[in-house]
Amino acid sequence: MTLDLPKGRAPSIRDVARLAGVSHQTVSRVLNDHPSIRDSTKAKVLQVMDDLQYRPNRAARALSRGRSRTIGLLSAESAYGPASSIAAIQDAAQEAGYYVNTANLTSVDTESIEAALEHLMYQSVEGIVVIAPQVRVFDALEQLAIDVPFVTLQSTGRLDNSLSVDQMTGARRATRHLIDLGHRSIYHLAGPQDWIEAEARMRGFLDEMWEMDVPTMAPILGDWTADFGYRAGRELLRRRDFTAVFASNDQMALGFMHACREAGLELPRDMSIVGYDDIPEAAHFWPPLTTVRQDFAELGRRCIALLLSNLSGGVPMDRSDPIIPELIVRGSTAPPAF
Amino acid sequence: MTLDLPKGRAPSIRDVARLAGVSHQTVSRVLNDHPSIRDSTKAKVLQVMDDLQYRPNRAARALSRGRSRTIGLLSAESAYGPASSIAAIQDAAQEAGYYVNTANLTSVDTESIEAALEHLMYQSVEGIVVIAPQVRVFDALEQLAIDVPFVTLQSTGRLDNSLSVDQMTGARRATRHLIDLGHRSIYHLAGPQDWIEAEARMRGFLDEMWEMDVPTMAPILGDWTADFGYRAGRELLRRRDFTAVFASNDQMALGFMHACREAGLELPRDMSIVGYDDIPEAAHFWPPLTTVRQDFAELGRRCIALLLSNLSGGVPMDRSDPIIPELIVRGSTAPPAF
DNA sequence: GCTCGGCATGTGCACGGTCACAATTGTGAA
DNA sequence: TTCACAATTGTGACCGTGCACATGCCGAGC
Repeated sequence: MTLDLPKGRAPSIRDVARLAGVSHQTVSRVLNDHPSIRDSTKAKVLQVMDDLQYRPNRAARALSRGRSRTIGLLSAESAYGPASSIAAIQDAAQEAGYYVNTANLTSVDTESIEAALEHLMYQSVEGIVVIAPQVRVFDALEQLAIDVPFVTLQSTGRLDNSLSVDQMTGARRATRHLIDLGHRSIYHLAGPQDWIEAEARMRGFLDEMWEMDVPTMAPILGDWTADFGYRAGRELLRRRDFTAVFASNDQMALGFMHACREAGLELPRDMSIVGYDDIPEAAHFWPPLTTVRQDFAELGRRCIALLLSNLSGGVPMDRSDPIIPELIVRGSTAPPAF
Repeated sequence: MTLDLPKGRAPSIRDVARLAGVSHQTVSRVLNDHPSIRDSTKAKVLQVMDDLQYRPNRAARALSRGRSRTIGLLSAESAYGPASSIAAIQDAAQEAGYYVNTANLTSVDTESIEAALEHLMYQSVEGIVVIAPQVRVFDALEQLAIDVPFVTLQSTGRLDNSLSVDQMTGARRATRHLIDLGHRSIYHLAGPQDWIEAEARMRGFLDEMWEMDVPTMAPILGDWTADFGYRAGRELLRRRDFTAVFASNDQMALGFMHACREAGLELPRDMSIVGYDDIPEAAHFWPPLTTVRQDFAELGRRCIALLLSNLSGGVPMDRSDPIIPELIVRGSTAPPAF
């Protein structure tokens, strides 16, 4: 059988239909797994599709269905968090049949956020996942009068919803670990406060300190980078009135360790340090970093699950058990040396 | 003037046209900056667009133009390279009016690569940027009989084209640095050999060693991860027949440093280490890592520029001056102690 | 006055799918 | 045989935009 090749352009549903001797609608039904199609017909159509190397045209689909099946990912290119969380989000979305379009923030000011959101909206994304200073993103969304469901990596749909990852508990465990070792003067290197998870970790730290009746020092507000951890360390270490630090992510912890060694401290004898995230490198810091591990894959999956449940309309997801982060004790913590 | 609101759905160019008292085609011309439109008409249309919060429908555009304006990014979620290179690619694409769709590889086997490519092709991407084992990706592309222009992060369109970043020179500089310090037994922790840049770095290492007449030891083929660097270190350090290591990325260097300290070596006295990439954390390793810095932003821009020039058909890009990576000397290298 | 050409705008259709609905075929019971 | 009804397939319109082409307008040159 000679095939009537469609000239230059990619084969369409009608080309397939013609060659298979059916209507274009039947081909469409095969594509969408419509139940009532005779097996023989289906097989014939599939055969032709294969012969023609047919691929459905996404734009046409999106146009006629009125749905783009695309999710926007708004991400601050800061050194924040391990890339694996982003990967997990993409994988989860892909598995659910969605595509992910990413917009990066060159800086985290409001203007840049608005530009990135605009870019996403122009792609008709159905929902947005935010890995960025959430509070400002909320503002920008309102500013732009955009109404798209969105979720942030660690929190649920709307600001006041409960967190699906228990950042507070993670932070409390880290803090408790230091207190149990005997530390009584502990600094907290926090993340930027318009990141919801940074704020949650800080609250966890403060709550635990309060409950354990340990006097609290004001947290240092950082920017997630190792550089900041280093600079903060140099500053803090002028007065050695503390014996431990809980950093809100591993990068800041690394920078802080750097400052410690430059100041001649021996770790962990002279200073205990706990990080957060357990990035793959953390186990190879010197000393290996005690930190709080999050299941980023699970995180990404739930993040997408939540967004999709928002998308599909009603049913608020059963946000079952929150993910409880796990404390990984390594070599960077020890009892204080007196 | 009362506006006839379009009922439920988003406003289309016809809605805009009706309210502005022009034809839909005129609106389309405004959208596409057509030269011959009276200023007053244009202003009127823009006004209505603003009132209606009109946004062009991407799917319809893609359909009618036959172009998706989307680039696929195929990325191995390995710990490879700094996230900033990905960000740079996305920024550059965005600036050029393209959208970026990312597909992650869950593993780097051929099957997974094919699945990811399929996913990208279903989005009708016009081109693909590859940050993954390029050789296998080539295979998969052929296997799938897909013909889309693509570029890899560090190399140009087709396998035998010249590299736009001179990985060889970067590697040679790193190697030369160690030789100049007096090292004569140097190991190389290479990246997976189906990554073009890993192979180029290895070649740079071998060439420099050869030219400087230093006896060469067989490179160790790694997987970019810190864990691998650590394991390789434990293995290598059983026989202490070398005084320096050049790792093909910073993560492996970090892992190797970890192994060194566990073996009781003092750095850099007993062992010199050079990395590659200069990730933001490298300056805070202990000791701070001597490494090779690449301009990732420039890299991303060129990468996209090259892809776009491939897309627009003929003109092969003038691949002007290749980016020459820069050696950043920090504390992890020193003359060998005899 | 008339033709010509360039600017500004309008008309109708194509793009490749999906949807609503109609038409046809097949099946079993009356 | 005939009819009701389900299963299967076909028909035509429609989604929102851009393209090719047609049209109307206006001033220049004869």
